[in-house]
Amino acid sequence: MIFPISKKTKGELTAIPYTKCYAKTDKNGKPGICVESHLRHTAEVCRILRQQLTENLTLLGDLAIPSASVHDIGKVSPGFQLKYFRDAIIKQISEYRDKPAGHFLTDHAHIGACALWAHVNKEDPFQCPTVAQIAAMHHGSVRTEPLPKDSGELLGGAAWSEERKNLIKIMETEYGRLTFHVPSIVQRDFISGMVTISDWIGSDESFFPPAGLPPEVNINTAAQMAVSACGLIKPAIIPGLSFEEVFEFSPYDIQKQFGASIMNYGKPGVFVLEAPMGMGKTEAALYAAYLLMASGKNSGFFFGLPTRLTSDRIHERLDPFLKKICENKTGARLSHGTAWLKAFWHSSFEKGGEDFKPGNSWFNPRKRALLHPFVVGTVDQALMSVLRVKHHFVRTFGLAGKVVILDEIHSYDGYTGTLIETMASQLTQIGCSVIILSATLTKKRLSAFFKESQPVKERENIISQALDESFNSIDSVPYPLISGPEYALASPPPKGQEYKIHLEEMSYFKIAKHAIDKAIQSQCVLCIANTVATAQTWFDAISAEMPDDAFPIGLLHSKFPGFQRAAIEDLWMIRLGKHKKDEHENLRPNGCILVATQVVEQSVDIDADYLITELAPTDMLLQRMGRQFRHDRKNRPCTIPETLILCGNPDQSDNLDGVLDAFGRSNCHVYAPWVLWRTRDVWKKHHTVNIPDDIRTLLEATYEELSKQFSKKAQLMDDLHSKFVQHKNALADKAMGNLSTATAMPVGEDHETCATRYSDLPTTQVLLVQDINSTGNEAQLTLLSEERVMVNAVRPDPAVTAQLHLNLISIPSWLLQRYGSLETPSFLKKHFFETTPILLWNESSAEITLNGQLTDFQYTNLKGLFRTSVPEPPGSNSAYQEDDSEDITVYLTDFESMDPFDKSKFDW
DNA sequence: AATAAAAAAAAA
Ligand SMILES: [Fe+3]
Ligand SMILES: [Fe+3]
Repeated sequence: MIFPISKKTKGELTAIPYTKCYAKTDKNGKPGICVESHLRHTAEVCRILRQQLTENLTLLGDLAIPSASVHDIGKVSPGFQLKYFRDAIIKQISEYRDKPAGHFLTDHAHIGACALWAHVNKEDPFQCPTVAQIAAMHHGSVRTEPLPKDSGELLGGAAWSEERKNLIKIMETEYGRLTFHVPSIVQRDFISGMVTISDWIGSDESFFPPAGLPPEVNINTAAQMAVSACGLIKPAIIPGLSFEEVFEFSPYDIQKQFGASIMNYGKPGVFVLEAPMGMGKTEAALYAAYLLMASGKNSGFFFGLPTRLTSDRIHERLDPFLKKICENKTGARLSHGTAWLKAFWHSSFEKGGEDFKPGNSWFNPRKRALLHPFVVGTVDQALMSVLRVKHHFVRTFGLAGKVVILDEIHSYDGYTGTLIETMASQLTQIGCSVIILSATLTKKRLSAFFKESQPVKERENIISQALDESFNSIDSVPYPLISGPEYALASPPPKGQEYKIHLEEMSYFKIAKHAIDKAIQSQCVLCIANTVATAQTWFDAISAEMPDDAFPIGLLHSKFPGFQRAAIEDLWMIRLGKHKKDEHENLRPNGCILVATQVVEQSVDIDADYLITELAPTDMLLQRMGRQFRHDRKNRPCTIPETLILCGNPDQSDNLDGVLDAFGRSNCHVYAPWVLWRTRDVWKKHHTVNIPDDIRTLLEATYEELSKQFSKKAQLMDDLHSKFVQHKNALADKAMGNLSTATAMPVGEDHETCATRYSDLPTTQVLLVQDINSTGNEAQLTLLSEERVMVNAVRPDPAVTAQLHLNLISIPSWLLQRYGSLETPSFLKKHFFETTPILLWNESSAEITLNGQLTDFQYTNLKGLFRTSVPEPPGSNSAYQEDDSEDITVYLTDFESMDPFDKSKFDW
């Protein structure tokens, strides 16, 4: 936007003295509190917040108080005053009668920045003082126009400039120098966040009434009460507890070492713990967090996980922990997109279950949740502190000084992974101890967590020095491993488990037969496909071939509505999950088959005997194999876990098409063909594998860059490799471009421009129902679970929203758009932010209607959502005829040849 | 042209 350059009017405008400038309207829209008082309230609140900071943040906190004292200086301006208090202004000075507010600049944040740049003394006149930047951004985002002159007409001329200057000088004498310069953007964001939070609290009329505080109350006391009522006073941690006292069991070596090594390092930093599951990484991290908090080095924690479900689970585990370490029974705050729905799933909440302390409700708005002393949530909540989104710096302030624990780091892709690495290094600048928990990482990814992406060689040296041995070969890097900024520590590995590996190509029919054979031999078989369509085809083939009711079989993937997926997961948790003592042990079936997609790679704690899996990158294969022999169990039907990896042979192909066909076109959309090929080459050499002993070797070998060779295969691989690298770099670049630091000007809402995850196949969520009775603005919906709910275009009903959320499925948008434009029916508008069309399901025919048209989707409770008009996935035509392996599976041929890593696909 | 799973949303 460009401002009109107004001609010089006859004389200078008369300014209203700053003492008569208002900051806020009261409930009736009348002028409320004046600017000067609001500034004092905000500064005093900031002073109280400053007392809550950990020691390493106090210097920055000292700068926030003067910043807060001038944040709304831009309200001393004709534009702002006329916009909100026109009548009162005209009463004071009639010359404003014919001046509309639009004649001036009205954005007080922008005006404030002009004034501060003009009136704050600085060494470098071309550098925008930090306070000015903070004033500019204090409402969440910054305008992109250049700052006009403070004494210019848009801001009311010299007289108004003088008023702002006077108020600035008064505040500066009272609250401290404004001349500081903070070069670190993260540290500036921290101060900004602290100012904005002070502003939010200082603007709360229940603490600071519009009529002003009663004379007997001093501002400092009111601020103290406000901060404490908001629940921002840091809870006292009970010192001196041993690991046993906190968790009621004795620690493994690694659990002792980890916390001790961090305490010994003594400074903020990134600390990585790589260990297999079952070694108690969570407790190791929590105990480290306890030590750091008890010593006062950090205050509070944030525990970040990849999914909402895993966050919920950790959240439940934290209550006993907090009860042990914290005197005043502060519960942990759950923070993710649908955390608020939990209130309607768990009735205990209504009775105040975790709402121990008053003030908890202050944290309800999502942006504030991170300010709570103890937070568990999706990483995404924390990542929004580094993304170019509105109010990102409020989250930065929320995380500052905390122990930030980030779990399951191995599970993120290049986009989110890059964001996490950046955030980790930034957090160390604002007093955080960052704890990274992961299964094995490649040396490259590990090194990336240390000072500006440490060279891999340097990290290797640290590891080898620490272990006092020479580490020339990747084999000898130990696992589990603790890595800190300048140190490394090995820990004795758990006893290894030998796996038998088969790498084969099979038709669907043979796969089904094979699985059935194993199940009949009493084995619990897990089949993991790379795509939903393949999983469904396997499921059909197995159902058709198996003897009636011989053993339980099931299918699990994400194309089920939430309630059904949860039901299937619960059922299989009873069958294959961990059982307490002898309870349920007899529920483990005597042979069974569960067919699934990647949903079981994580967080579903099932234990299989035999695994059949499509070829996937080594990291994923290892995750999938982690589902075998997972629990301690006697009486298994087999002595050793066996894994059958399904994969065609690309080695003889002399062109790209041949290679892609060998891996399966669909698989190449999910995983980069180069990685699949490397994985196959690495795994085909092994008939057995020892886990965890061989993990590092397998992983490093997969991603190792090979020396030049001149065979046809090497050349094809080389092409695929450069595409893989290009794609990886594109993801990283995309992430870097979305950082708040990428441009000086954060703009946009949280979800708009910058996402925490990247997807190149956009999806739309749909609500699946059996019946609708609608009058337009109101409707009665019959859900798949047979429940009936009333929905209404005007009345929100969180309990119903919670129910509806369990009936959603996400579907690629382009598949839905074939049936017309997608819209949320008006009666659902109060329930979903996102566009949410309705799919109408006919139970007896399984058919699905959208926008009144019959679609090619069908749904059943056993198979989930599937398409009927699509040619069945590769190999299915041979599913019911016995083939010799000579007649190899036919892969999709009706697509014209296309490169799955075609540049256009990632030319964002 | 077509692939898993996953997340996201009130201020002063
Ligand atoms: Fe403001
Ligand atoms: Fe304000």
